[in-house]
Amino acid sequence: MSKEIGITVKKNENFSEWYTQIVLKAQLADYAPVKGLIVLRPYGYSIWESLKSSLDQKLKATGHENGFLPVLIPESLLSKESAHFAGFTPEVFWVTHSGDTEIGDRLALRPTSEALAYSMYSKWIKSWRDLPMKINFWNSALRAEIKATKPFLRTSEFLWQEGHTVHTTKEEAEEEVMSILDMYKKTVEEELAIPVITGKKSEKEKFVGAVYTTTMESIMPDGKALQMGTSHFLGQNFSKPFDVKFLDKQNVETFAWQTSWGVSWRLIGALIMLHGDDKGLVLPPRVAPIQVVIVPIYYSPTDRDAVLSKALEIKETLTKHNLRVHTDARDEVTPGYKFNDWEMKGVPLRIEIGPKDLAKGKTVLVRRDTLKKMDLAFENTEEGVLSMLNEIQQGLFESAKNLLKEKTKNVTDYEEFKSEMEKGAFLNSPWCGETKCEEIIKESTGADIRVIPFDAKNEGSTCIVCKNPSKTNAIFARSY
RNA sequence: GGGGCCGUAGUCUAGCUUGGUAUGAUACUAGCCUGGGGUGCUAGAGGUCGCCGGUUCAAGUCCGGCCGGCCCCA
Repeated sequence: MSKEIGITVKKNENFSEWYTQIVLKAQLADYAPVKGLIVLRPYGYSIWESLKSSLDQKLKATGHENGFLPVLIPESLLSKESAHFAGFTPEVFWVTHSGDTEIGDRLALRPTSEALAYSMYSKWIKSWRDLPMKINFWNSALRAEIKATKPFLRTSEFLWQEGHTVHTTKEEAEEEVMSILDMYKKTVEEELAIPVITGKKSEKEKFVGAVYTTTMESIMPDGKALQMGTSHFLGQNFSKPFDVKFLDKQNVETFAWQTSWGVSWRLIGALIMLHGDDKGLVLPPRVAPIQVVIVPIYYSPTDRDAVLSKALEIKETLTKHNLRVHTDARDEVTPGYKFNDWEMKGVPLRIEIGPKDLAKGKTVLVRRDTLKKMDLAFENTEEGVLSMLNEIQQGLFESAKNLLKEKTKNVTDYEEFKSEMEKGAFLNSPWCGETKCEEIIKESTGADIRVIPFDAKNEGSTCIVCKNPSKTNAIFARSY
């Protein structure tokens, strides 16, 4: 009778609906009054905070500093780099009035901050001694989504970080691009338990204005690709229009070499899709707002006191290990209700403790990923919980890796390519390097080049489309 | 980009064809009962029927526009 409380559709029957229900019912986010905008609720924001803190530490450890940029950018400034402007303008929100007065140079709500950041950088940078400049900005960006909005995956405003660095040499800038991508990969794989394929974007898919874009891509259970983060080598494409230059050691005025990079709350979307199941969210312990929930079970007031005091004792023990533990002492709902509730919210471990357990000197430990129960003696609580959390983190990563392996296929025949693409997959196929062939594939299958892996082979075969000699293999897929 | 569907209490929903200010469940509050997987009883409180306009004596219901949401296909 309480079927409506939980997730009412199965993940493999209606994936899209399943996803929407999890976002709303696990209280990660809710819809704002404006189309395409969402409100992040505390439970969802807490996941973002975990991710943010992990990445922020790594950035600071590698010499990056945080700053803050305003949200409004004058059109005259945004349009200075023409390809960049042309690429973003269809989805820019414009502020045209202040009060009743029309603004002559209308203001863009930042779709990304290259233009603004670099106009500032040109003021701050005079000498080679000012470099490298490595500033990161935790903020939000706005890009109007007309249709097909989806919480976390496609929203008109999203939380992200955007890093903008300036270097004296091309080599140093390119090193930065790679080191950031590695940092992203490490964070996503270790914290979110999501394996990614790293490589370059094709010319067609690269960031508008960049020399090249590196990316990490992952596959979702429905076979569609999700871009998890990008790191761009901008060369001198922005330093020239925005006048970011310095006097080098030989007293020669030189345009700087730049990079920009970002990851967004899209990662939360990936997390939901990859690890969740028919009962709801499944969170990797590293980013779970609550890692262990204790559900006390009791019949009488006497039992209640005894059970609760033991529950608090366990909580204190675990908190000492910096674990995030919650005791669910609500009297108004039954234990069964609590079990389902916390499973929907994806808490990795549950400890059940009742009078029977007290008598036997143990608790019941239930893991969210497998739903398996085991007895855990009081004296083994700490090591049992710690090792189980570790096991869950590893287990989730392993099963996500298996999914990626399962859905990645080597295909050299175009007919096979088309039929495999219908099923949803990462297709590793030879490509001649021409945009025209990408366009043909996009037209006939809806897929594009997600990534040209760094370790891509070129087996001397022929392009999947035009049959001309291939330049490299690339990963093709449909995407979010 | 194309096509369907939907909006009534916190949530889910009946009523709409054949106009007369609204049904039930759940959640909520109080008191009981119960408690190892969403299970009970009694009472109470909870509503601009998405918004704006039109038709009408009368609109949740009919008509138009707008806003918002979902799903499917590319």
